[in-house]
Formats: sequence, structure tokens, C-alpha cells
Amino acid sequence: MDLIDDSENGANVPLSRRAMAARPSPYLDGLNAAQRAAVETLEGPVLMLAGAGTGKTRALTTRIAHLLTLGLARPGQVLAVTFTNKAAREMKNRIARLLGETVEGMPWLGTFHSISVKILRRHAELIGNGQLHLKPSFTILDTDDQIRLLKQLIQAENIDEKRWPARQLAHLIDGWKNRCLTPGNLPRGEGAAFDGHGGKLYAAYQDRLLTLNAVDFGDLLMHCVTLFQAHPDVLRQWQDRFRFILVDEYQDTNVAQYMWLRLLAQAHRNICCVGDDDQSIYGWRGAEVGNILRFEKDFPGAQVVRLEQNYRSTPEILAAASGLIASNQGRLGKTLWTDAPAGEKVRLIGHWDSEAEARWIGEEIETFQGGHRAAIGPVSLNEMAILVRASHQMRAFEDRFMTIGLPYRVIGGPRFYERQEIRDAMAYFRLAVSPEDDLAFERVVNTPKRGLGDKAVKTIQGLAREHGLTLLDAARLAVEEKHLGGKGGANLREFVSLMTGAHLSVQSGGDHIQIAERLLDESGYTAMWQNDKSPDAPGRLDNLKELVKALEEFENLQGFLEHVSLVMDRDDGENTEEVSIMTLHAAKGLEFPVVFLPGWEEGLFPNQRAMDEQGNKGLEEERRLAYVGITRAERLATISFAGNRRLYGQWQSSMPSRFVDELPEEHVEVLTPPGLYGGGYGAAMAMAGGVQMQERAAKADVYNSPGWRRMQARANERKAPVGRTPVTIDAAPATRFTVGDRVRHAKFGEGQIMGIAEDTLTVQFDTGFKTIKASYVQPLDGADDVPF
DNA sequence: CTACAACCAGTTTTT
DNA sequence: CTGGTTGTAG
Repeated sequence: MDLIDDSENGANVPLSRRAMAARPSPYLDGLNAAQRAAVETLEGPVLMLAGAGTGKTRALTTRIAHLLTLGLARPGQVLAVTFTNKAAREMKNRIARLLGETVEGMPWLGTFHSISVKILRRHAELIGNGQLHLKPSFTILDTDDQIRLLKQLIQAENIDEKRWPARQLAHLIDGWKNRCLTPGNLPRGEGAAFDGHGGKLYAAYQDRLLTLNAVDFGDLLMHCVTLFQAHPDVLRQWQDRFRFILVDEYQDTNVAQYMWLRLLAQAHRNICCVGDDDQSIYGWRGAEVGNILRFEKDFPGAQVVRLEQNYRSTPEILAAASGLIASNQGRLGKTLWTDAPAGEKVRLIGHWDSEAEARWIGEEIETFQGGHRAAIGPVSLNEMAILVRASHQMRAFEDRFMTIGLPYRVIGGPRFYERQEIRDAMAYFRLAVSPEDDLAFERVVNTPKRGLGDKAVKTIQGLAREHGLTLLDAARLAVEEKHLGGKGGANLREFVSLMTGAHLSVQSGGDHIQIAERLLDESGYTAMWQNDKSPDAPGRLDNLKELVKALEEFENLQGFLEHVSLVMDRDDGENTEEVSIMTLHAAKGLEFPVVFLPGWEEGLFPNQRAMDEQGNKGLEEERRLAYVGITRAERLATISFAGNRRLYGQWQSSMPSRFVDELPEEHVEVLTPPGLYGGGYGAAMAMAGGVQMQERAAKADVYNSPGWRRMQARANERKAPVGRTPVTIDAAPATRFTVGDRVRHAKFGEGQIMGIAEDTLTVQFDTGFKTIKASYVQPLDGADDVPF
């Protein structure tokens, strides 16, 4: 059984004659000794420990170029895996550059997931539960679909969705799949999760996916592993094909990926894993640092190459980062060094609150940009970045930069294909391509509104179950047998005929762009947004146009859908001059001359939740995150913290991060913030006196001072007590209001009380009368102060 | 069925 | 505060 066609084997892709010529390999020039060793140790297992900024990608791509040039493998025989599409693209480009654009394709250079899809499509029939099996045309569900499906299953089991949300179950199942635990081999204890229903729901979910001929992201890897385990012949084929394996960001692999790699590598053991244990920051999504720490045990005789010469940062930045990460236990150990000339110390500054922090950073950026800082010289905006721990920190900067007119761009956030309008449009396309895609049906049957609500959908679902039909066919039946009357019925008839027509066009190979446009127009979807008065409606229409435009690059809708589910990237910005704002996670792999690291406060960074849930493990991952942050900087890193920060609308006080204390003092310059700062809180004291003073403040004066205790107590009072009915401190009792008082409501703005009944007020707003609970309005003017 | 007031939870994020 | 979801009144 050879399902593998040879075209991708590289057989048809002749190696470049130029590359084959016995000319000394110019691409090896300029590599340092360690890089060269990493490139030239081609056979057997190799672990490349590559610190931040040590030329990891260069070594990796050069290694591939070398393999191909020496003729040890054809492009189709090299398996190179990355985590993100971005990394894969970057590698492809760089290999092409090294080899002078002559090597056509590296068909097996891609993400774990995209490579797994290619493998699974060829053996789909072998994935099943004994009764059902996948078909090669299976669809890939994203998180959204996954959750909606789980919600249905939870409802079917009559489980209280409030206490046991689908999101949580999705998280559990993801965790299991990350560890390659199928419903069949799930340990008892684990299956008892989710109020005892975990295992059962998981099994039901997997069955449901099979009937839908669908898989989720976690399945892509898990199915591959179980496929390899259950079918040695299949595994054999792939082992034979992939003569050399390379893995990027090995410290981020989870158990499933680890098993996947081991199975493929165990025959020839030509595996080269590249990673940095100090940059493992994805433990929360299943990454196992243990994989990289254990490499030498897993592959006895492995060569370990350390890339330690850093080409990115100043000695001060490296020293600060190294000093910090030294507090972590269980590292493989690396010492970054550089022969770059001395630069500036890492700067540290405390602020009164997050607004002051944002204000100060904004001013700094303007100063740098204008070149008003001799040591640095003019820095363009896209050479500067603000790296935050949590996305809610971004708001302060956005607000500030908006007011001072400083151009910025937020990296991350919802990606193009995750936006509502894109997902809706995609659902129309999906349904046209595969009429059995029930999830797509449910998504669009009443979008735009067709008067087909829950009840109508339930009726259709009932019919589908009764007759074993897809939802679309059941809908057709409902129309024919007139199960739904009135407007809804008429609209459903139209919807069914539209989708049927579209499907026929797809099948007969009609022009996919026309089909797409017709779908969106005739379904009324475009009109829905045209009639929408909300400010983001025009943007959504633009996105839809962009989506249709993106179709041009594909031959048909199927190809497009496949691409989007796995590969479609965020619509990253242009080359305009903007400061980047992003999370530390999003910053991994990037570098900027000037980096700001705000929000170094206990609770925020290190993040309280990470510590609560993962203990010391969590803390160490947070510390690695700090390490990643500092090492993004080429010339100047500035760390800051604020004594007070608005979180969920309330002010909260906090202490400077313990990471601040862990920075090696001799490489840090403590700045005094502008202005006068009153109060005796930790942050202010730290601001006044530098690291030593701040340390003392933290350890003695502040934690134990009555002022700090009082502040903590207040902060705790403000939080709702766990397990009891929340005490609503800021709910103003109705008796405190009098008819005629002016009040403010979050949504309706200011208004005047016209009537009072119990705790319910009748208020006249500009927009009209509203009846509102007293706790939802704030008193204006002379009313009593709200506590705190 | 829809609209809207009430309620509630709330890191990090790729595929 | 905010965004998403739920329950209820129209």
C-alpha cells in the first residue's frame, strides 16, 4: 500500500546543478565554531541549545541547505517542523536565499499541525472507532466550533452549564489530547473530572467529530500518533521518507508532539532539535520543558551543541537577563556572552500608577524618536516596543498614545479569520462545499435573522435525527412537509435553495469567486452589515471584501477553506512608522533596539494565577517570560512598575515584582520619576531610593507596615468573598436617593430620578425613561460618597 | 423571536 | 470597566 505519491518526494525537483558543484560551500562562511558544529553534525541525534539572539534560525536553515547541497537528502526527504506558520515561512525564505532560489519546494517544512494534516489525509480511513472512520475530506474545527459542539453535548447530558462551562471541558479535552490520552486510555481519575462526566463527554465528543467527519486541532497530532502506533506499516513508510528531521522551539513541544517525533525518528535517529530551555513559556498550553531537559536520555549518544554567542544585545542587557534567569532551578545551563561594546545599563523606574507609567513611556518614546538622547541617537518608532504581561495592560498605552497622537500598533489580538464576519462568511462557504457540515448550518441558518430561532432549529434537528439526515437535508424536508409556517418557513425555503444551488455550482466546478459573492449577497449577509449602524460595520464590510479578494489566489473553495483553517495569518500591518505594543508571549522570536517592560508588579508579573495554579513551576515560567522580555532588547531595556493600577474598573495597589529584586544591581540604573510622589507605599519608596531602598521597603517597612496592611485589607474587601453571596459595596441603597437627584448610568449616561420603588428607580435620560436597579447608577453631585 | 436589562467572569495563545 | 451570555418582557 503506497498512498504516498512521488511528486512530493522531491523526485521531480532536480537539485540545483550549481549547488551540486563541488564549490566550497559559501554559506558556511561567517558561522562561528558552535554554529558550524551544529550545521555539520548531520548524522545522529543533535540537541542545539540556542540562547536568545545566538543565530539559531541561521544555524537551522544552513543545516538544511548543507544537507541538500551534500546530496544527503532531497528536499522531500527532510522533515522540518515549527510551531507557527510565520516561523515556517521565515525558514523557507532563508533556505531559498541560501541556495539561490534554486530548490523549489520543501514540502515537509511546516507546522506540526499542517504536516499532520497532510499525513492524516492519506490515511483518514484508518482513524475511527470501529464503526465510523474519517474520510480524507475531513474538516478541521476551530476552538469556536469545538465549544459549540461541547455545549450541545453538555446540554444533552443535562449538566448545569453554569457550573460546568463548555470552555472548561474544552480545556480539559485539549489537555488530554496534548498528552495523547484517547477516551480509551484515559486514566480513571482523569475521566472523573468535570463532575464525573469528563470521560463520557470526551468519548461522546470524539464520536460526534467522527460523524461530522471532523477533527479538532488536538486531534491532528493525537490521531497521527495513534495511527503510527496502530499501523507499523504506515509508520514505516513515513520513517523511510523522512531521512532527516529538524525541530524548532523544541522546548515548547507537548507530549503528543514528542511522541510524534520519537516515532518518526526512532528508525534512523537523524533528529536535530533546537531550543532554549530558558525560553519555555507555553507550559500552560501543554508544553513540557522536560522534553528538552530529557533529550540526551531519550536519544543516547546525542551531540549537544550550545550556541552562546549573542549577536543581538549589549553586555548589560545580557547580564541583567542572565542574572535574573539564574534564580531558576533545573536549567541545562548556558552563559550568553557578546563581544559587542558596552552600552547602557538596564533602566528601572517606579511610577505612582499605571497612567503615570504610560505617560512617562510615551514621553520617552517621543524623546528617542526625536533623537534627543545622545547615547542612543534617533530611534524610529518601529524600532521600539512595549511588551506587557497581560493584554489589559495595553489599554493604558492605547489611551495615552491616542491622546498625544503617537502612532502605535497592537500585535496579536483577534486574527482575521477569527472575526465574526469572516467566520460567518466562511460558514456559508463551508456549507456550500460540504452540505453535511451541520455546525456551519447552525451558524448561518439564522444569520442574518430569518426568523428561525431556537425553536425552528430544534425542529430541524429533530427531523435530522429522526431520519438520519444532515441539517440541510432536514431543513429541506421541513420546508417540503411544511413543518415551519409563516415567515420563517418561507425564509428557510429560500435559504435551502440558495445553499443547494451553491453546492451544485461548487460541484460542477463553477467560478468560486462568483459563488462566494452570490452566497454573501443573496443570503442577505452583506446587506445585514450595510444596514448595521454600528461604527464597526464598515470595517466588517471591508474585511468581507478582503476575504473575497483572498479567494483569487485559490483554485476553488475547498483549497481556500483548508488554507484558512490552518495557515491563514493575521493581517499584519504595513511598514508604517508605529510603536509596537504586544504581550511578552507574542514577542518571542522578535527583537527591537529599544524595549519597554512595564507592569513588573507582584500579582501581575509574576502573575498571581500562574503561581496559584502551578506553584514554583508557574513562578519559574514567569521568570522565563521576564528573561524573554529583556533579551528582546538590542540596545536599551527599560523596566517599570506602578504602585497603583486600575483593574476591572477598580484601583488596586501592588508591590514591585520580586523580579525587580532579582536583577543584578550593577547592571541596573534606577531612575527617579518626574514629579513629586506622596504616600508611603512600596512603589513610592522604591521610587525614591533605588534598588536597595526598594528591597528594604519590600521586605521590612512595607509588607509589615500598618499602612500596607490597611491597604491590603481594603483591597481584599473590595473583592467579592469566595463562596458567599457577594457583598456589593458600591451598590447604593435606594433610600439614599431622592426624586430629583441626578445619577449616572454606565450605558445611558446622566439622568434624573423621576420615581423610586424599593431599589428600583425610574430615571429620565436624554434617550428617554428607563427603569433601573439602584445599584446600577452612581449618584452625582452631593450624594454620599461610595466607600473607597 | 427579538431586544435589552441584569448578571458574571475576567492570563498568556498557536494550530 | 467590558464583553459575552442569560433571562425576561414585549
